[in-house]
Amino acid sequence: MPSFDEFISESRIFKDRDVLSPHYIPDTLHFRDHQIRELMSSLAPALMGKKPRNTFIYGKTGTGKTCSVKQVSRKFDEKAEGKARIVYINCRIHNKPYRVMLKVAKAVMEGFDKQGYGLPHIYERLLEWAGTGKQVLIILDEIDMVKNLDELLYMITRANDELEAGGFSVIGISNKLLFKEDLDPRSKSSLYEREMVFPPYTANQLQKILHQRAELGFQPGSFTSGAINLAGAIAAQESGDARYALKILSRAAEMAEEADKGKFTDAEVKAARELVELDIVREAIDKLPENHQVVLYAVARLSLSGSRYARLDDGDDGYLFSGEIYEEYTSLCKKLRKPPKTARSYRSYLNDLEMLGLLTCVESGKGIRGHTKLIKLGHPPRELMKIVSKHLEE
DNA sequence: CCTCCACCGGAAAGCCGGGTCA
DNA sequence: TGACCCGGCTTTCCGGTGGAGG
Repeated sequence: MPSFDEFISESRIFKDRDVLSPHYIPDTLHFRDHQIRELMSSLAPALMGKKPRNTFIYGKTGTGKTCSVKQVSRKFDEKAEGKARIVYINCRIHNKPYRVMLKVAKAVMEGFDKQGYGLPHIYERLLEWAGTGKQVLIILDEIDMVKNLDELLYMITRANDELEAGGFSVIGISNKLLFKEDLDPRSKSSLYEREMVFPPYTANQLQKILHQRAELGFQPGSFTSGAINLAGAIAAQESGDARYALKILSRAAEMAEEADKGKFTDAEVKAARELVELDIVREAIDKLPENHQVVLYAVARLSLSGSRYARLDDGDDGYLFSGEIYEEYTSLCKKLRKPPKTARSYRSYLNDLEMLGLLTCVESGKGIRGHTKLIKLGHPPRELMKIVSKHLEE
């Protein structure tokens, strides 16, 4: 008779998987002292009943923006004692003024959980609430995802003008430097009262961070110091992204575990890197709506079945013509018994796919009649087709 | 030099599914 | 139940754009 102990036995590698997850917030955040202090000084006025300045935080992915802000807001909550509230909002989910305000209202006022109220009603209720002298800090993570951000920021400034006491302030977080360009000048100046930058981590810093997590997350003796340093070096070379570094580490650990080894080394880390690259592509594709996937598949098919290619001046070649991809897309749709979307929609899909780095587009230049886009795949076509087709079969 | 090509992408309006309130 | 509200996704409309062709 087998014993359950066999299956619930402790992992030889993992001690605490949560520590390796990107959502984990360590007690001490290395190399962010300066930013954390600055942020705290920025928010401190709210604890004395005054309105803090709006703050904009910029930094690439995996530079500890969200982590630092969350840590600071924890500390803030401990001190606030009902005088002030801090609300964290992920704008990927709450990406419209209405949704943001609704989320704020729900977080701040007990019993406010009905949808279906109009924005003006929510606004009035929030004004009444804050008007009793309370400070509301709204953290907008991935603020560039908010549509009509101008409207939202304007609403907040207007609220502050109407209030005798209390107020609203915004802490915006983004990894896009260019996004402020298409902001209304008035919103720009209000959002950028204070600006903070989170630089990418260097190899040394990443290595120290990874060591810290490894001590907490892995069993003692289950990893070599060299493996950790290698993971840090790879990630630093790519982008200085701590999240990416952690992914490599987790993957390497999983590989060792599956191979029933007691520890992981440089070899596992090197192999894990490849897997993580594919993981990232797969995650991006999984979240894609159906039509985007079909377009991606069309591009992959054409880049295999050597149709017409364009060559650029700098010698870069293998670009496909937008018009031909659209034809391929429509015929694929017919095979799948789905009505194809218009060319205008197709153009938006292309742009979305480019944003995600799944393909590259360039404007056509000399040698090509008319004016069009030339498109190339960002990843090996066979891998992409495998991933997409799995999804398209329902 | 003018016109045509083969597209581009913004704005606005329409449709749909999911929700609330009285 | 009907009148609203919201967000997401489309389609329609339409004014560009830069090189090729004549």
